[in-house]
Amino acid sequence: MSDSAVSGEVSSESVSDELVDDVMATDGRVIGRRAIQTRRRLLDVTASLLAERGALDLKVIDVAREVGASPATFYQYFADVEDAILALATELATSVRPISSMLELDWSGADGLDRAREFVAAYTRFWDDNGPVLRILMLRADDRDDRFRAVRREYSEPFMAAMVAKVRAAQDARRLAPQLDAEATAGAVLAALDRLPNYRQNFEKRGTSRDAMIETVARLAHTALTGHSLA
Amino acid sequence: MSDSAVSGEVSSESVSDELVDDVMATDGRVIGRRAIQTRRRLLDVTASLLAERGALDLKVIDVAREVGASPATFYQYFADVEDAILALATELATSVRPISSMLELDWSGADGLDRAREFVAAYTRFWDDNGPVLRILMLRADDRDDRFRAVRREYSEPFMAAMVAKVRAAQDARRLAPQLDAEATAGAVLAALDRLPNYRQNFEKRGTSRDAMIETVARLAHTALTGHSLA
DNA sequence: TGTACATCAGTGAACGCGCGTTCACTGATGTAC
DNA sequence: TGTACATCAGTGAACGCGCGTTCACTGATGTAC
Repeated sequence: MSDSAVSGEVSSESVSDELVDDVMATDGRVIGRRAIQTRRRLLDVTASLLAERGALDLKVIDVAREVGASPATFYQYFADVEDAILALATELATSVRPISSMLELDWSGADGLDRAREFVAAYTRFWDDNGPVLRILMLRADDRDDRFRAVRREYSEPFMAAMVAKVRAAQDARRLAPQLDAEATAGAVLAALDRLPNYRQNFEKRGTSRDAMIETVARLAHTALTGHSLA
Repeated sequence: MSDSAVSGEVSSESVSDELVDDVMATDGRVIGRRAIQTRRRLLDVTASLLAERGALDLKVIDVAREVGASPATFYQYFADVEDAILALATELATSVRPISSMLELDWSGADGLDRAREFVAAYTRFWDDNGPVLRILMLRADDRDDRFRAVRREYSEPFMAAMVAKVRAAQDARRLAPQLDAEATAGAVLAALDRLPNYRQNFEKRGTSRDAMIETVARLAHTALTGHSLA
């Protein structure tokens, strides 16, 4: 029984299969319909309490109470609160895929900026919807938690791969300098995308609207990944 | 007695004064030399334990033990662990100043890229030295803790102001499109600077060296803030 | 320079809360015939 | 279609740990004369 099975998810190598039926209890048994619903409600409440109060005081007891279940029920599905958050993060690594797929479109043509804009808007929206879980994912990964690191890698990988490809293509076309490291360039763009939504409220106080932010980041990303001018 | 006085720091409006002597105990008394030393050791140990174990299990008891003091001593200077971390973060807002000052140099000339590189290198080094505290600062601010938000604003403000000025100048010179929001552009550059150091280990595994990362970010920042080509 | 007193700084030991966690159990659902 | 049994799912109540926090106290330092 691998460590990650405790979280009720299959190992990271095969998460892509979306085997919702293979969800397990903490003792390793595969669970049925009713139990899957309970587990889902526990996850949903975990996510909403995370948004309400932050990760600091998120207690098993509160999650259970909110679901209307005994704390013992929680432990049937998760080893602890972190484990539940990890499961939520793993789900996001899957549900973000349609957005990373948007990067498969070519940005080097006339409508490149439009496509960049659509992408940035979609990604910003994803952060709006999932900020609390994403923030914990990033934090725990930064803090060297190997399980969260694996999930973050899985989450970021499609973005990185697609962006690296764009940079290499632009370098081949002599639009981007060879001194740029393709990985680092992609990382910088992703870093801005992952960090900026957290500054949103500050910006809005200063009069920078959400749309202005998206427009700006789209232009910057478009330039960083294709070499087109910012003028 | 304002809230922030508890942390042993003066209020954020006048932190710039560096009034190390005005440090107070939790009961509001101004404290003497010996006590200032004790407080410093408590802060230093807090920072090092933060680096070792992360914020999750940082206990007052451990900090005290490591300093060789009673837990009661800790409470003479800080309301709790968060309060000590806030004090550390406040110190960083001051000690980062020399780096934000580097942004006062003009980047639009021939040596602009060199200056960008020096700046990025210095800032990356600052993250190397203070990552654990900076990460908590960013996290708590993201989590809407008002005290940490105030410190983050104080920390970021000089960077933002200097970068915004660069963007505006480049816009006036028609090197950057007017559609770029100056604040958002500065924010995106700062976001990449603040986030990328956390990806470092991942990059190094993939063969992207520290220097390559600095070179790349410097070029991207230089372009975003001056409009010079990336080719 | 020495003594007496005031204030500063630090502490040991204990209390008690709050939560994590478990276990023996009950109730619900599924299935064989 | 009904009955008996097996397994799944959920629970109440309690234990106990670990830590935060405090208080009455001791020891250290400073100062007045």
